[in-house]
Amino acid sequence: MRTVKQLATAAGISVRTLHHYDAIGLLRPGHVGANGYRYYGKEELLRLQQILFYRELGMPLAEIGAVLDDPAFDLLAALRGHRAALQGRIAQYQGLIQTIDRTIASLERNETMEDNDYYAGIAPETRDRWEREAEKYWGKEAVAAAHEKARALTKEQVDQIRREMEDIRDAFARLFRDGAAPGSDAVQAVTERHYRWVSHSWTPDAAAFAGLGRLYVENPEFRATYKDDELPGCPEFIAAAMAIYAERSL
Amino acid sequence: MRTVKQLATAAGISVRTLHHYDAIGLLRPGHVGANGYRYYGKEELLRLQQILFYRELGMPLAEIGAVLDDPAFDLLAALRGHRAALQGRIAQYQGLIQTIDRTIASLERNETMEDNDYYAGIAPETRDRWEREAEKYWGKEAVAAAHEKARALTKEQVDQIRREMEDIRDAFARLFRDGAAPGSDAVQAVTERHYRWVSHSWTPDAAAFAGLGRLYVENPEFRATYKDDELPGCPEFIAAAMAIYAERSL
DNA sequence: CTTGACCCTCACGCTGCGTCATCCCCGATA
DNA sequence: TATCGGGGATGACGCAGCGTGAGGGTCAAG
Repeated sequence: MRTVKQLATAAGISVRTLHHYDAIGLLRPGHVGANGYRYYGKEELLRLQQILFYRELGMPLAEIGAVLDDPAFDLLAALRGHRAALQGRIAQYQGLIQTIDRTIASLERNETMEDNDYYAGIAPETRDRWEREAEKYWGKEAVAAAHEKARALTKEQVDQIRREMEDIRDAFARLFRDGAAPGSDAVQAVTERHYRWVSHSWTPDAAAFAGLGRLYVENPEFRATYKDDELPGCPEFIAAAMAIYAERSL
Repeated sequence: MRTVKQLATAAGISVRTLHHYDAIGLLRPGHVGANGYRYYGKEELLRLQQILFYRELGMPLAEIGAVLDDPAFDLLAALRGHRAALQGRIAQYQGLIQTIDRTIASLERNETMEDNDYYAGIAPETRDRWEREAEKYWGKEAVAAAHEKARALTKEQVDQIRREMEDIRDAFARLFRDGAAPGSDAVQAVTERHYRWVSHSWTPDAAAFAGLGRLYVENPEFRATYKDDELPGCPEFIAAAMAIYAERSL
């Protein structure tokens, strides 16, 4: 039977940690004296070893409790999940290190941060986030298919499509500035052009097209693309037009 | 001039985050209406972009504030520090992934965790921690030098040294069990053997030898080595003997 | 004048303990 | 036996960065 301090120093943790584990029910003392002293025996020592093992792996304490107390707990799945999470973290950190290196390099070239294009600096991460967003809205296969289709185009075709997009965007902006209603014929006509433009890479159904509108509102990159700077509210306007188009025509 | 929600969606963050940044003084609105509404202009937008840039890099908000407001702040050093920290994290996570893989493998071989040698599983990390501890006590060069010296020995010599260590440890244990005083001649004689044993790889001065004693008390691995299990308090006993020896004889 | 969408200010919650503050308990020494 | 030092115990706040209501004004549109 060990007291808190004995167990703590033997395990390389603090007394406070043992108190905490007792408080959250993760490791209760085997015996409590009449004076309130906690005493830990062999069994608790073993349990503590297991706790510290999983803690080393970065597992949250609540989950550790489940591992140890719930025989139905799927430990294998949990470990695999942690593995994946750690790998994700590693990838993320590697990206950040690259960004830091670029920033350091530009600083060493005596560029002021004001001259710097922050956006260019974080482009890769931003793009990734974009894609994750898009996947969240429509699922992975759809996004992957769109990429496939896009890869098959020539440079001229790509430029063509980009110009068309800018045209549509400007048309939306003009109509919005002039106070047109999202449901008006003029706006709906542009919306149809937009729908056909989107269809270059992907043919959305009504729900997906309305979802695309939501994305324009909620996603900052899209907001910028759709002139939220000069015309605050423009993305919402476009999204409304798209929702109406989806309901009426798709 | 944008309201909180406008700026928040444009930047891809939450309104709450803007409130928070205002509360901690990281990003104050350019203007506050009579009704208490926050309004952000172009300048604040730019500042927010910088804030988010550094936040992406995992920099704490307080540090970001320093970067932006204190012209004397050494940004380059901070970035290099972050880089190093991230790399450390990556290395740590890679180690954890290996441990997880070993654990998963042993689980798939249908071994129960009870059969498992936890210690073997985390040996590499533990050893690293050990070394870091040791370095904390005596500095890097000293530890490195000890390793050099150790590498130059033959296998027989190593075995010899190990046996000597076990002898000393057992002698200490017997004396402790029999209630000898740390300052007694018998105990001090063993302590001198111990001092000479340590000198195989390294010659500590008085402070360092006493520090080694502290390490025996504070470090769980050393505690285990010095029989804390069978004879609770034995490490403290040895440490006391070492402190006395250091004071009297070194 | 009424919605509905925003705005505000508290204020607790989450993670895993570190760090006092305050008080009780026990063995050893004077 | 009084005392003293080294534990032991229980709160309770703090930290980082917001998420998430609760409860209550504000504003533009219909």
